[in-house]
Amino acid sequence: MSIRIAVVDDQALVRGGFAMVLGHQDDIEVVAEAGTGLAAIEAARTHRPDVILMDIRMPEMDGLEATSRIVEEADWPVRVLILTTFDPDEYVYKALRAGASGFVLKDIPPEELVTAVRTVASGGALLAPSITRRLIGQFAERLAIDTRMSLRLERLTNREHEVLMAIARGLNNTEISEELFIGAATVKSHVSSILAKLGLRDRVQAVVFAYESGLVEAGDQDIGH
Amino acid sequence: MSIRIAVVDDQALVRGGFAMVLGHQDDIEVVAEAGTGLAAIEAARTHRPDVILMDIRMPEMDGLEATSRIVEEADWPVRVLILTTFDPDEYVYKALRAGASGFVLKDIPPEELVTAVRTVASGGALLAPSITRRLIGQFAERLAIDTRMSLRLERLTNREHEVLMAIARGLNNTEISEELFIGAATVKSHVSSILAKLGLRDRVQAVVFAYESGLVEAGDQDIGH
DNA sequence: GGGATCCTCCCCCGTAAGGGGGAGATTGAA
DNA sequence: TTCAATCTCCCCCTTACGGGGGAGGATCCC
Repeated sequence: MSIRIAVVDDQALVRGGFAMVLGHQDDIEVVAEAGTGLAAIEAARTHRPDVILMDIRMPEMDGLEATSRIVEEADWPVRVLILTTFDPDEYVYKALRAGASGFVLKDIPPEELVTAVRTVASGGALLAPSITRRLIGQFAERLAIDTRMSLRLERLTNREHEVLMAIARGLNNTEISEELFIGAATVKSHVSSILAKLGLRDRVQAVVFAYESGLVEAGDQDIGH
Repeated sequence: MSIRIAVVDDQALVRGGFAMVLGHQDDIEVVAEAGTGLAAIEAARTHRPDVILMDIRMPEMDGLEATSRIVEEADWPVRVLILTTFDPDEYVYKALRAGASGFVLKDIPPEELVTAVRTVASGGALLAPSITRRLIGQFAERLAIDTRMSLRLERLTNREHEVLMAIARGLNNTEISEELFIGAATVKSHVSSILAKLGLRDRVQAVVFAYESGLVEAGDQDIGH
């Protein structure tokens, strides 16, 4: 069972080169080639490849848009590996969001391209090292903020912590008092204590703090009506 | 100028294997080996390697803790490549936060290990495909949420949008009026309009909405004092 | 026993917040 | 031109909020 692959690039030479390299592998079969985004979509529909090697800059719909559409309408597990010439700060996020499984630069040696294809075909994902570095950097920074803030949270007592969580859900003092089975006056004094300890002015800033500190995360709750 | 590397693993056989593979490369020189986290720190101080191959599970301080300390105290550009046996959901985040430049599974073929070392040595980063997949997945999901909720936001006018953003930063009406160069009364009517359109009770819930809808994201702002 | 901390609740008071309702100016589309 | 939307600002009114300050009971520790 070989890997069925489509190569999409507007430059015939480049496209041919990639197809050549990949076609020579025993476990890889190039089933389609395309020179535009639209042609890529059409080819994907017709040949249902396992992996699509996709260039970004192309006439008639770029690779990102094409990726997005293909992934969306595909009813089989298609993986898209984005191939690009430059280190593409801006494109990365769009590509990941479009549903790409990988993002590699065109200057990689042929054998690495082959392993990259095998990797995404088997369900993995793969990014160029420099991109991975940025992604990790952002991630690490976020995690660092999470703990930096939690130091300040240690000053809060258990009860205050509960009240803060309730505030962060948008409840007013009355609702909090009902939820915690305590008097409204008690909630007020807890709130005051929280604001004093955290150096905040009002409950609005408390909500901001709760989110920024990672105490609550977007997606945890439902504000929808 | 060859890459100076340290190999850290508590199993002497494994350690020796990696050292052997890497040492045979012309551009790689194994300058130290260690069997514990503490020994790794000591070895890093003494030999100042460019890259450290680090196991996680070890006696006398695990690899994550050791990584964290080494990266923190190092005054030279040291890169740590984490090597682990299993697919390590929980470890990844700790490792990235500890400052690791890569995270690969021990079952990779030798030649890939070599390229991995070269990659991190040259400032790149590298993750096992399955891990990359998760990272991308999380990222894409976040980006998707951003646009999902923006439908409701379309009901808001530009000015209301600005006011909402200001509210989400914890500002009160007076501060918002100063920031937007309009009267406090105007801000009040904007706020009322926002609350009515979004079906919210007060500005506290507006902040919650702003975060939950992805209008603002944790990390965008500074609540620190 | 005496502190210390925490949770509970009380009173007073000033103010920011939000609802209701209205109004003038500008802009752009019908 | 007329109409709708937007942005601006005003008044009145009620309420929730937060500060200041205090106090009783529980628990834990020295």
